[in-house]
Amino acid sequence: MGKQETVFREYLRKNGLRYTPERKIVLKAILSIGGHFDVDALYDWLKQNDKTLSKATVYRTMPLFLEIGFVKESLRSQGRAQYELTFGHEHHDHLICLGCGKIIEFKDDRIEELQELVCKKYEFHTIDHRLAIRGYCKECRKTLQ
Amino acid sequence: MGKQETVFREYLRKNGLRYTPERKIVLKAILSIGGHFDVDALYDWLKQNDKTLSKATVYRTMPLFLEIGFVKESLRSQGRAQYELTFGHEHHDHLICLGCGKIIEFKDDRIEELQELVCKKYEFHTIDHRLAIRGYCKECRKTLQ
DNA sequence: TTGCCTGCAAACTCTTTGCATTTCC
DNA sequence: GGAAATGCAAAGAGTTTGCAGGCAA
Repeated sequence: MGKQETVFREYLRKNGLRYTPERKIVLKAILSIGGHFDVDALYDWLKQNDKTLSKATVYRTMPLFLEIGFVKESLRSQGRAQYELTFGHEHHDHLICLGCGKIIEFKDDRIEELQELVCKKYEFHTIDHRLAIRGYCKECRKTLQ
Repeated sequence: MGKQETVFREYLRKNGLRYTPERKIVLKAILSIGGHFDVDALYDWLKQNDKTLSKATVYRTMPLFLEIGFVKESLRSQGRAQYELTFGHEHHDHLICLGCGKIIEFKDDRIEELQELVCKKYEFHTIDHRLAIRGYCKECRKTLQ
């Protein structure tokens, strides 16, 4: 039993919730997929692993992972909720390619510091932030020419 | 006839589209509202100004303003498309208050420069970017205590 | 006159919810 | 045994689309 499973189980127990086979398989799925995904991708993963759940269950499971902090809501694309595994994944920002959809992750400490300064200036208490740069990646730039 | 109207009209003409009373009033609405808005806010503004249009028309008008660059898609909130007037509105980023929903605009040239450096590093061609910092504003911090 | 636009309603997509049944503890 | 979870289907939001009639050019 992985560390995440222990944490999840403990979280459920404390809140009077149950560790069901469905929740177990969804946990396994988000850890396997890693990175970014949406509900459909999760649902498909489950189907391909012979553990088809109803979408309702998948939707009902996500808030648990959000609250426990295993996952966070990422950038919404075309009205679809996107999630991102945070477990063992330190904060980062995104370059989103409009050509191929690829997401490149990066982190720049100086940008982070400057953001803190901005917040200080406005006496704003930060919970989180998202920086997304949209454009065309190296490969797609070649194709476009 | 304002400059925007001329530009819009010319854009429509060039594309074999028509300058209808509905499009005229929607243009007036987005200029009057200014800043950030969603389709509902736009629809309500129209209703309050005795120019009720069908939502379909409002939805069909937005892509025109997007393409012409009068407006850009802003951060999605709870699955609703948000727009932002860009006309006469230079680029800026956002502090979003989770308490009262207020949006504070800011711009930091050093952050912008660092973003450019990141893109250069990945040979990424930027189209645009969004930086949103979520948290609690000065006023809401007081209330929370 | 031509064919783009509009309003209406129906369709669509993503997400949530009510309910009967099952299942964990 | 009793509360909580599941699957199903229906309901809800927000957005898009097909169609018949209306109107700009």
